[in-house]
Amino acid sequence: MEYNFREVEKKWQEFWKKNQTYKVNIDNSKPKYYVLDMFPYPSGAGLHVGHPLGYIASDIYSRYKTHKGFNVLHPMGYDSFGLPAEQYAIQTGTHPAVTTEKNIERYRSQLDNMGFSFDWSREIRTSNPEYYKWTQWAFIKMFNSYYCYDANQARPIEELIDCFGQQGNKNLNIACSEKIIFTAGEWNSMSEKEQQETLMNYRLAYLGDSVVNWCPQLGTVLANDEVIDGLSERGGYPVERKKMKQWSLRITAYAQRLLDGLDKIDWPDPLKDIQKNWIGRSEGASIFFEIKNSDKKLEIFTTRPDTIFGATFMVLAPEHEIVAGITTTEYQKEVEDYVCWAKNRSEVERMAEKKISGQFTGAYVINPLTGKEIPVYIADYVLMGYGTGAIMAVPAHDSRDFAFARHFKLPVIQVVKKADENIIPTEEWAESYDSKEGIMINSGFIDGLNVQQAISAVNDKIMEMKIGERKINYRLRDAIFSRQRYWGEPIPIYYKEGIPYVMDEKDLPLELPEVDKYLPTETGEPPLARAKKWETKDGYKLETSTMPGFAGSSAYYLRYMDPDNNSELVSGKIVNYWQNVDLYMGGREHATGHLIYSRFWNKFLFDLGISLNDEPFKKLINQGMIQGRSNFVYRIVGTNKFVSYNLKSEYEVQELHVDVNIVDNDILDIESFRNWRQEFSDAEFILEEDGKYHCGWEIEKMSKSKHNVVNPDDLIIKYGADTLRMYEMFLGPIEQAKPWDTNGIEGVSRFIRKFWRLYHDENNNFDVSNEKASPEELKHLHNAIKKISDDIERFSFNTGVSTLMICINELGKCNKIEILEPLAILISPYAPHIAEELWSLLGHKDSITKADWPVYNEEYTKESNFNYPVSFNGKTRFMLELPLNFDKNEIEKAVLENENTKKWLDDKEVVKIIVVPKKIVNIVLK
RNA sequence: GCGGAUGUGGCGUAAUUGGUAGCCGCGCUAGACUUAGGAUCUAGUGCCGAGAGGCGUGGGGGUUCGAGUCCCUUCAUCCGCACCA
Repeated sequence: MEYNFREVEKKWQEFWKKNQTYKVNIDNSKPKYYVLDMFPYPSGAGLHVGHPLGYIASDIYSRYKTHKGFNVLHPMGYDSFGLPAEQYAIQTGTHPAVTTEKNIERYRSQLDNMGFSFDWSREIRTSNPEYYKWTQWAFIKMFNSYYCYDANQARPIEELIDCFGQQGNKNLNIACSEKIIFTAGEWNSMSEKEQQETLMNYRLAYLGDSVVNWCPQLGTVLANDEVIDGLSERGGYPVERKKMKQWSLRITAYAQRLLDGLDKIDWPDPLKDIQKNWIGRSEGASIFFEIKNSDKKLEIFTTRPDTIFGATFMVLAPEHEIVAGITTTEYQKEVEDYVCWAKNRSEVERMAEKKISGQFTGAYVINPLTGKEIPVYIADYVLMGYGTGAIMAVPAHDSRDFAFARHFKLPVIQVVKKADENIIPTEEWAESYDSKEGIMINSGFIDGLNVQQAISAVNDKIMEMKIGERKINYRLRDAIFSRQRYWGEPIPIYYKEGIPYVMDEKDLPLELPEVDKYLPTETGEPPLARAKKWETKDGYKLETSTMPGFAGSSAYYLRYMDPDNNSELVSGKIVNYWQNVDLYMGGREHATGHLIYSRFWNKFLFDLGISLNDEPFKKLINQGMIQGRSNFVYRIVGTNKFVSYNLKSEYEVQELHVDVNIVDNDILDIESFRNWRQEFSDAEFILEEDGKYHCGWEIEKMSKSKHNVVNPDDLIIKYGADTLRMYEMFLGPIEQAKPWDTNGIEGVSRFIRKFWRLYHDENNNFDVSNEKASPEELKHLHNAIKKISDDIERFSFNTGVSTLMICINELGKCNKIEILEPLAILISPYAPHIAEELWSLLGHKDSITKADWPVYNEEYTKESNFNYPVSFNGKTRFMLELPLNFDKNEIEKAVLENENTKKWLDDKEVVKIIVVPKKIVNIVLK
């Protein structure tokens, strides 16, 4: 009889549920620790083997921290708004809530099977009105806030209204969509509508015209991070750029804080780099150029003000508002044609063919430093959304400008040269010189300066001339917040005479209405417009778009602290105890989505005084993606004969995916294969010498169509949850992407059974001894305590599993209580069920989670003390006192003459002596 | 183009952070016990070589008594951003 994991796991899962073992409450006598997993979207496919990887790791860490005396908050919930349920609803008419409920049930049972220590009493679901009430509440707060750069925080909009009424907005340093200056008088004479429109320019949640990613197939707009290579992330449909009135969040106001905050948190560097890149800070200058024959000025942004003497033309984005105004009649038609052409080009087209195109407008500007006239072009390589949508082109020192100049045969003037190089005429250049190394030439008053000095000198000059200033630009864009979808949080906005107003907090939640169909209306309005009565109690029309996926997931970690609070997002007392997340576990794919948005959202709540920390997640670990490992069989073309992998070169074969679940260690289960599909029922096989059919394999994405999806439930049935947990950790470093490969799980399964046999006899009777443990046994145990503790602290769970295996191997059949008790605790983060069973067999009434982590005692593991040699990896190691400047050639003599070693070396033949530091000498014996 | 990561046996990996490269596991080989073995146990397993020995951490170079680890260079694979001025 062997370890019956089915019985044991069931028993303890029920025990944990019944006793609410993992429920936590505020406990001021203990330090807190908050471990959070990114909550899943409950999809119809259920969990595959890759999903729990992060959950297992965080569970190990939570259990470890609990043993270490921390009060650990480890909650779980569901990000239950989302597109798949809605699309399923469109196809079948099933309400997304029904689908979602069903999927959640399945997720829950899968998660329960793994033995996680979640406190389920705190479960949240983003689609639950009691939850999304607070998502809507935060939106209202954003609508009622503006961002003040002087205070560097969000402030109530009332403050701004007062200020406008008293002094206008001239001297305010605040975030806005568009710089429009007005006086107090002008403000006071505005109509209600005009005032509201003006305020939109400053609100942190605002309705504005923005160029958005519109996906016609999905019938909705998408955020930048939801568009990949010009296609929608979900579904892969083409996306167009379109100007639409949309709700947006002014995340750009927080750009610098989002950047600075990265230095304060313990996140993986690659992830920080992705965010830095996404925020994209660049320092430069904005400079105004006078337009010839016009009183208007053209503002450009450049990071290379030093090259202004080399500017030979200007380029505007085709959508630039000034274009129509400056175009001369002569070029009007060509310009209009070009603008029209550029507008209709899709993102995909633009990416596919980066063809040089552009059009002269007939207009000229005056270079403020040279006084020269410069022609103005429009071209789609200049983007309206960045900087001012206008550039000064310096073809000699910018590769894009260079390509444009060559294409349109425009002059190229060199203004920077490498210190010790001869000047080659620019006509002969094959490419531009973009480097910031060099000295200025052809540049008037900055000639001879290096680039850095020149940038500074030009900046000073334009300030002095009042034609520009130093400026910092960010690549980050405001987050589009409207989605033309049904299954999301309704936006708590109503319209009165066409003006949007925010709902009163008291009237939240604004619940999702019932609709007859989940499609947009015939007139193209979002699905919410189908609701019978979508209006406030006073009869005002409600906003019909809903919030995007990231809304509900942006502040959920705060809600877990106080999930049932009806009057606040989270109570001050409670957030004061739990603070913020100590460890956040989740995938890197959220770097430019959820992880930016929730940092922003938290900073906003921090400004309101709700969150007590500027950053929500102190430490973050990215678990690596689990890829699929597909298996193949090889059918001889035109037959139903299959040839084994190593013989396939002799035939003309067709490669077919085979279900990995009927393949074991790349050996095909022929019977199962015949039963797998009707068409294979009479398949024949050409086997290899060993009489087996070997399959080929390849690493691919885990997907149904490739038949490489491995379901954790199947593995749990076969091997048990503890084995699966340990095996997923054993697979490799947690942060590394790796293919799933079930080959090898046997080893872990063997280990679990071996562990069981340590304290059971042949008849499966519990068999432990009270005998004192030997020094050797204690040494193995204490080595394990030290190593496993270290490994967990540094999230090296794979080596942790190895250490446990080594320890069990070395203890052989030691069944002494003195060893088994601490061993059970050491193993419990990884394999909680078997550990709990052992703990109870040892006579403990309480759950093993209440046990203290064993204390490492150095005494037991001290190396030899010069007294006897220690065998290590089959070699013998001594410690010797050696003089600091010993002569290498003398070592052998020193070793052989040392009294301690001499008596051990008597009749043994020394093969090699190697000296390593710390006064250790390795002697290899024959 | 810019930014980042990785490269060690047949495979997944380890190496106390500059100190005996290959721990642990898979796979493989041989043996034991078995009616049987996809159970269990024992031994072996980096490569070349009969052996002594030699060679080995993607390639080349360097620093060092000593390099998988540090520096330079190069190749390969993967990921992020991408006409961002």
